[in-house]
Amino acid sequence: MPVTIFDVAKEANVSPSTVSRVIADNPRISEKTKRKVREVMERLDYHPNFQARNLAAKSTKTIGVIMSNSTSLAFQNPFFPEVIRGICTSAHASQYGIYLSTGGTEKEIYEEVVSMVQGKKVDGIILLYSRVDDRTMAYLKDVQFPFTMVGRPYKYENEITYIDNDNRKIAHDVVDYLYHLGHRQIAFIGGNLDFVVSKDRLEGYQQALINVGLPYSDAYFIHDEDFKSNGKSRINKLMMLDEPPTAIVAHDDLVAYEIIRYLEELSVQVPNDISIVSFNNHSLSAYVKPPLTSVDISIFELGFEAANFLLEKVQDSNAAVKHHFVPTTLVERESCKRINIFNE
Amino acid sequence: MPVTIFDVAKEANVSPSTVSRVIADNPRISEKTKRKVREVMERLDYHPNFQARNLAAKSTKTIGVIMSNSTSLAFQNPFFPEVIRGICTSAHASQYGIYLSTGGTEKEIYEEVVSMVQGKKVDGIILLYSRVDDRTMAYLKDVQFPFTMVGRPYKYENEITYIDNDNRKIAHDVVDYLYHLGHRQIAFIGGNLDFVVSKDRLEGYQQALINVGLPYSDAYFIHDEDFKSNGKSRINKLMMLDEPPTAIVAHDDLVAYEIIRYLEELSVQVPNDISIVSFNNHSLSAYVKPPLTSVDISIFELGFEAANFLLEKVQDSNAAVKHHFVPTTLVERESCKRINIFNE
DNA sequence: CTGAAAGCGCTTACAG
DNA sequence: CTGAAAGCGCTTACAG
Repeated sequence: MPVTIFDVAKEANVSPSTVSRVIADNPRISEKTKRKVREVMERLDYHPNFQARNLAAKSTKTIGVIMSNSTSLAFQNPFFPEVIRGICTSAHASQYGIYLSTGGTEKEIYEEVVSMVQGKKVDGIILLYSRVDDRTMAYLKDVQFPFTMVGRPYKYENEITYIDNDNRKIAHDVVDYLYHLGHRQIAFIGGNLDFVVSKDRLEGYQQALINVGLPYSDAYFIHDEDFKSNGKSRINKLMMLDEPPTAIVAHDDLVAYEIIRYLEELSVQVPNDISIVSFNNHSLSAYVKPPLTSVDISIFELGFEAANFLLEKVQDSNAAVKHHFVPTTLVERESCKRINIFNE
Repeated sequence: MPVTIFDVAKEANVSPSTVSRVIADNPRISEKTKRKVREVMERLDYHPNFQARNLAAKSTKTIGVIMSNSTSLAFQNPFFPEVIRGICTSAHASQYGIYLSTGGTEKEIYEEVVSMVQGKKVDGIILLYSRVDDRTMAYLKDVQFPFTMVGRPYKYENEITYIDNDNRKIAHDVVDYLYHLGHRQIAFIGGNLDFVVSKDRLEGYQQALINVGLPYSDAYFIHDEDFKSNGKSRINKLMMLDEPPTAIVAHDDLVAYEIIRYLEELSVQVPNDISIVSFNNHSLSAYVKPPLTSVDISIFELGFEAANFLLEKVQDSNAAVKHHFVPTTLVERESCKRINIFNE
């Protein structure tokens, strides 16, 4: 019973083809006809059927957004809404919609992506993560389906369009920052190393140590899983070291606050006894005590540019491969302190 | 060039109709034929085209999720990923996908919903909010399109299927909780009153006051917009009252922490000088100082049940109207303190 | 500038 | 249990 292009055509005394062209605002249709047809469309409250249009035009005007739900929820919390907002802002401007997929396991994600691609559900895909040896990414690359990643790809970096922060650099910068505050014992609490973001930050940390001539020690590095299952005792152990750290770099603000809580139980005060700096700059981090020094990673931008890049590829299948690092800012608050050291 | 039902049919020596029935796992097809056809589908790597299937079958197997982005970002942060996770979990189980829409203005949301409905983009819609006098909701109700709300509707409560917390009750309970700790001066920092959730919580607060025989005073109520533009001076004013509150109920944990910061600047300590309790129980609230007493609203459940209800309606157009309040729990942490009062 | 016709890739009565 | 045919509601060469 819904009103179709035929109803409009009949009412307007034109052919369905003409109505279709009016919808597409085809320049070959006279303004007069357009006006007439539009008036009828309005009057009959006509809305084009997307399924039919997509089938005929072989495009869906929607982009698929894939999130890994293995990324810890903690990380998703602030990230997800912002990145989606960025994507939507760009997609909206080009009249694209968003098809969202949150697989459970990696396998489920893979299968859903395959069915999105093969089933022609979407015109392009944004991967909201970059993991090591990701078959979903490999698949997309193999079949040459338009896609974009938020996160530096682990492999084929030069063949894949992506957007990211320069995580190696920001980790490096953060260590430099602490170094210039006088810190020489700097620990690192990292993220899940299945994700490139975590690898990059660890690498930046290590490289910075080398650059300033500090030794890297495994005793100063706590692993994501380790921290999750055993956080409290790992922090205890860290602080019991002969040379305990005077500063900690944490992978995420949530992790930083968890650390701070454990430190408190040991009567170690931030920033007086130990400095801490982390990444991602959650909305709460400005308010709670101590206000956290954290790297703002411009999540909105990340999503916005990912969508822009994708749309370029969708509209021009041989658009050049692009990378872009969106700028970050170290937001200094009150979790770090300058310390005096004799050798400076 | 994609492989279609015809290619499969030819290869398997059956008709396209039969292939279609095998895809739908129609019981009238013999197991033998099914096996043969499935083997061919596998071999040719056949995947059904969704657009075509949807067009012919007049169903899309996707549900639309509408979020208001006027809800302050603060509120969305923890809410959004969890509620989506709940929706996806349910949708996935029934092989449904998610089409996400985040309009800018209310008008944009309305228009996108109309085009989703009329354009047959989705089989049903979940409104992730309930606002006062919402034309989007009114439209959905008018055209009798299957939809569900996360949030109690402002009007037509008995005609609309929704899921929510019992916000009046939890606000009431929270006031009771403070009352039993000895508090008699209880202030309320509310949310945006365009949303029913805020109205309900305010109402619960007021009702609880009445029930325990405490007066309601406008001086103890700070309005969302007021707080956003003027938070610090409003809190100052509140504390300068002849009878300043001994306890505050805050609309959200983020708001609570902002309040705590302003209080600190006034050298008012939580919980020693003033108690504070809030709603929504963010993931950070367990970690930061002071750990916040907050009502956990079971966000995952909210999303999960909303999707369940919707799917029922989609599959059975005259399914009964349903409401359900998902249970909440007051998570006691360290932001509230018992005080002694003479009249107890 | 406009129309008749074929086609997008499925589903589903209808018939046997 | 299976097939031939019509149809879902559009778009787009092709023709004029």
